[in-house]
Amino acid sequence: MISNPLEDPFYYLKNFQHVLDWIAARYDDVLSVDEQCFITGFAQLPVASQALWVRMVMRKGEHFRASKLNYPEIGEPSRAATALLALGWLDDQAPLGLAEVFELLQKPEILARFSAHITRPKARKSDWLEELAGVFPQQQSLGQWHPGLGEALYSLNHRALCDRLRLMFFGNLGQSWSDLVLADLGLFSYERVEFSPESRALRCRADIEGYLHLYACREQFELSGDAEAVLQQVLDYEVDNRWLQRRRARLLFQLGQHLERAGALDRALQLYQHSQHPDARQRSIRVLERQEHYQAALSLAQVAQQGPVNDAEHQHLLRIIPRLRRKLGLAALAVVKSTAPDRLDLCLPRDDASSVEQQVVAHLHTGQAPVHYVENTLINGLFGLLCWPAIFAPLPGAFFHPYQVGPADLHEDDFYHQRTELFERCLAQLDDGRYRATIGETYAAKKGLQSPFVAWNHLPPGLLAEALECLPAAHLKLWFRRLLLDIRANRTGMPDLIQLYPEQKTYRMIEVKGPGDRLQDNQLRWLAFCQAHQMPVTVCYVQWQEPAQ
DNA sequence: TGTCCGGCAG
DNA sequence: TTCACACCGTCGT
DNA sequence: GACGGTGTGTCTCTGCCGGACATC
Ligand SMILES: [Mn+2]
Ligand SMILES: [Mn+2]
Repeated sequence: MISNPLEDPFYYLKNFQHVLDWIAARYDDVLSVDEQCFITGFAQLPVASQALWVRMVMRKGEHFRASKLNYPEIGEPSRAATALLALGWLDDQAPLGLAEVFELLQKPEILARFSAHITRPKARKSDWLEELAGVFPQQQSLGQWHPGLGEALYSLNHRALCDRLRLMFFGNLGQSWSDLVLADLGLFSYERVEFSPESRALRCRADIEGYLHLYACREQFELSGDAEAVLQQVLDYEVDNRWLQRRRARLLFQLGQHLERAGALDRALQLYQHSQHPDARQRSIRVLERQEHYQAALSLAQVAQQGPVNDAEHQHLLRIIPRLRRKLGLAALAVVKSTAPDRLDLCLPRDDASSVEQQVVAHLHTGQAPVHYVENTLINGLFGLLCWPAIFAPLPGAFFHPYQVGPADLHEDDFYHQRTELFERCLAQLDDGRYRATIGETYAAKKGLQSPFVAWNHLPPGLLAEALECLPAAHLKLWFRRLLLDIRANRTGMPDLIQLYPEQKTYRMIEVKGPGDRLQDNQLRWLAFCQAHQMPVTVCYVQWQEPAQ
């Protein structure tokens, strides 16, 4: 705990300074001149100026009206701003476009200032802006836009620099400054994992810049919806870091999907072919098919069949190859028919108040055989509890700050291989019955801590105890090993419900399908896995008693 | 005047 | 800071 | 049946507030 936010009105400043110190202590060799200047300059500012700066950094946007910077612990914003203006960290004459002015001014203020040009006083703000945009193309300060306003505007420079510092600390831009106070307040707790004092999120300057580059490209794409504009920048970005390679591949894939939807098939294909995303190749095949390049599609599909990246691709190939062969006039191949899973048909009264899954729970639930709506949470949760020490093992590079939900390399191919012995030690407990006690103890000891696998609020103690009674260790082991084979792909698709029979020490899983719903690919794969290992799983098809009106 | 939403604080 | 899933429409056989 | 697009509930808190907008 860095400080008690309940009694220190400057808690946010303490946290920010803590991060600056952290970065200064670990990133000395990669800090740029402007970053070093910022860190040393910040320390020399008056407290009120530091505090105002941090408040503004933590808020959204670039421009802030003085009247919106009311902080009792800071006092008069104009006083606090003085030193920041002198350094050029804040601006009070920033040129604004009309759109920015519209965001800052309230509707009545806009009406008062622009009444001469507003033809429809009852219209929406956005309509006014459209109307006036052509009339007022200029960029000028708020004072020039609205001389009568009589209020200062402070504009934050160096937002990008602060994002860079945030990235260095967290190793991502998804977490933010407020994570620290949320942890202090106990709203989020994180497992404590030892790491060396020199541990840091990013190895080198190039990684920092690379992350920011991809992030900026994604932002531009999402803001503009224009994939063409960023595509070349992403294609040209070369990187040797596997983590950044994955981020690049993912962005290329998403750009490709966008272009594919827009009908730009050639471009989409180009992006898919440059992406290492696990789904990229199957999308390539599909695009070739849509372009009626059946021979090329089939060739690529056959290459894929020699070494599918995962089960999902294999599954996709089983569908697309026969289709392509048909289109090419080739002989049909023998089809391997999979046996249909156990089937249960129900006819229930329609009730729009609750989901179909919950209705099946209500229908099947008995005192002797309780049914729980768990989807992925039960098996993932049990896995997370048994393998807790392996998942949170202090491997070099896996943990580097105290606010991590899981290890940084969780989705790397070699996540398991880097921890083989640790995982085997956990899984071995399934052979001799120790796992029950271990899972129970971990549950008690770690309850509430953030985990990539355990959703505590979906795993009440009663369910855990019952599940441990009813699920055979051999099945747990098979599930966990499957999970470890490909965490990303195999952590989803598990059946909706589980019914436990404590007296018989058995169970069955139930995937619910309402009218019009059908099994998804990942659900089919999970069903096939369960069937292959003689695990009890049923697909429950629900019809409504009264016909839909 | 009521509702809804996004931003903000801790 | 989405993601996993359900639901619905279409196409083609 | 295959496929793709869209909607939904949930995520990582909870409560408060200002402001836009709809409706009357
Ligand atoms: Mn489901
Ligand atoms: Mn279902």
